[in-house]
Amino acid sequence: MLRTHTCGQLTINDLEKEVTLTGWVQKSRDLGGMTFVDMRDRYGITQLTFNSEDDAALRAQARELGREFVISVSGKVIERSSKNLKIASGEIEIKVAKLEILNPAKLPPFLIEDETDGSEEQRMKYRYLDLRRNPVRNNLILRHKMAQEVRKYLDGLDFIEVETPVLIKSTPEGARDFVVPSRMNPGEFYALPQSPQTFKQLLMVSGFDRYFQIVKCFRDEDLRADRQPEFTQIDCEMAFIEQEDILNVFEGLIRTLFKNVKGIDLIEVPRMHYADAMRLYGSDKPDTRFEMKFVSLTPDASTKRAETADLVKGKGFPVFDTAPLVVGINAKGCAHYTRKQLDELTDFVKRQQIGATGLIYVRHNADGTLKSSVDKFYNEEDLKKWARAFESEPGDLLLIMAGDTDKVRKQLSELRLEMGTRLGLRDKNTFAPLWVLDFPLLEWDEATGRYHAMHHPFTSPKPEDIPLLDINPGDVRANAYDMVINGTEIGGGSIRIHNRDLQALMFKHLGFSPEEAQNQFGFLMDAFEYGAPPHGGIAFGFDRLVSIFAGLDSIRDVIAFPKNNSGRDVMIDSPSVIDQKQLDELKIQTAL
RNA sequence: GGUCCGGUAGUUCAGUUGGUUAGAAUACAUGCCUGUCACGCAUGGGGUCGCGGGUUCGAGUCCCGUCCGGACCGCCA
Repeated sequence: MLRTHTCGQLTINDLEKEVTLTGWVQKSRDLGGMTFVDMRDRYGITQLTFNSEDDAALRAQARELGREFVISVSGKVIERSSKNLKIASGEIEIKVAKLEILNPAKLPPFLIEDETDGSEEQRMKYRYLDLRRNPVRNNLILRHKMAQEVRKYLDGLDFIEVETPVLIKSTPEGARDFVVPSRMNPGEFYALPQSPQTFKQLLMVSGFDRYFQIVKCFRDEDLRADRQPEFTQIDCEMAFIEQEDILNVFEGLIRTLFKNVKGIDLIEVPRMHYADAMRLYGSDKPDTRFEMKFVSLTPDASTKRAETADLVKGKGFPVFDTAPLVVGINAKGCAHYTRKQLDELTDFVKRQQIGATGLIYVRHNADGTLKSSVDKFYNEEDLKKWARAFESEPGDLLLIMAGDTDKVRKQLSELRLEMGTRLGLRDKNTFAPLWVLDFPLLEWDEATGRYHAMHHPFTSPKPEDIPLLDINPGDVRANAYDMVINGTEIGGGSIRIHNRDLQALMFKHLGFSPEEAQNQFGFLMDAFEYGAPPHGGIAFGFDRLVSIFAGLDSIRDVIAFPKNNSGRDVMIDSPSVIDQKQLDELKIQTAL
């Protein structure tokens, strides 16, 4: 060992010890006759002192040290005459007797300090330097702890971690595949797994009963702050269970993580039906840290409740008269919003990304009067009815949108989140987990003119809804569930189909011919004929889970070597062209 | 495929209506300073204003194109 202690280890209890430390020069402070050097390693910072009175030559040597030099020092632990109680080692310092430069360093392109001056671009290009910084390193340590807790919890419940292959087969369902050419099978390609879905189901057929894997998955789609082309899932599957069992086991996992990693006792995770999430929040992943639920002013087809009487039609306002849905939110205490602020909100919803045509407001003034942007069409009595529906009080602001049901819900959902942010209702240290249940099995896709599996094609329909498959496929509910925390989908799963005939029926409804189904998923359907147990599972987005625990918006900060917006690793400069010899071996011709 | 924001010193940024020699902070270098810990003081070096074209007497500034980075929509079963 080149060292006797780390830079985070020595305290006032180690006085007079002769030690050898190694690390990086964080910073040096040169005073008249003496030099202080902060030496850093992953454990902390220890101050070194060099004094001309003791050893002028050694002190001169210390003055030559630059930032990020790797050094080794030997000396005695002494008590500081002026202490720094802000750091753990602040009561002691090392009176250095011997200094050795193990490796000098070029000046780093940005400051390697907690508050760096480096841009995202620079930090990614020199990621190995960025990873020296405490905030980034702490994110990876958090990630490690969470992975350990996951393994411990699942191992304790008899789950077995099994590795599944990375070179598999491309299928048309779902996301775009990354593909890998096969040299030994010219013209043929492997695909990288979007998830180990079929393999974990086969493991259930094999009797493994309880499986998990912390596993890389790959999807060749455009990136976002919370989406990388390769990402990590906590992938789980259980046999001989029903939905309730999955919810209990994995609610337990999340509670254990919050308890053991963050010291938070989570409340029991509430449950919400998909249809209610859409009706009340306009989203299948509502941020339930705050209320601000949707209130409909038109009868809602998805519910038969009496209070959703029509409050807007027939008053001569064409926008509301023609809209299938008129719906709004109550922004508590926002009646004081100025015209400028309201215009800002209108511009917000009219942005191309959201695409609303407009925004109606009603001010519930402090004196109890109501003032709206549609006073021309609605009198005080009409507005009072609206106010009652919104349960608004003096000082509140009602924001109302109208249009096609699905679109307007999505648009208002964005406005709700924006208002939540503006009102400071989305605190990063508050955690609101939620189960969303009973997703639709199928989703109509305009682009291809057929139904798509909302979750994936192996999801089982609710038995009582199976007859609907032939009548109204869009109304069939699935035994599918998502876990949402603070408006982010962090996990999703379903009870699977384990019967060949039902699986074949599903493929038929998804537009597969029997031959296509057999060709692509025959191995799975064949397996179902050899004693497949009832089974189901869930997969968590591990990167997202860690980023939520870390209070970060981007999963890049919890990934050691992430890719940029364009799917590039700017440090190693990938992807890159390969030479003709490699292409020839693979029998690949490029058009470029 | 699309929308928006950005690119000026090693780094982070400012730069007015198009007008003299492009600034600040920080980092770096040199000197002074014996208890600093965001040390202090002084001095200094450091610029293809992303790239190409255009308008103009004159472009960091305006226009067109392009490259790069970021956020988002589409996409992501």
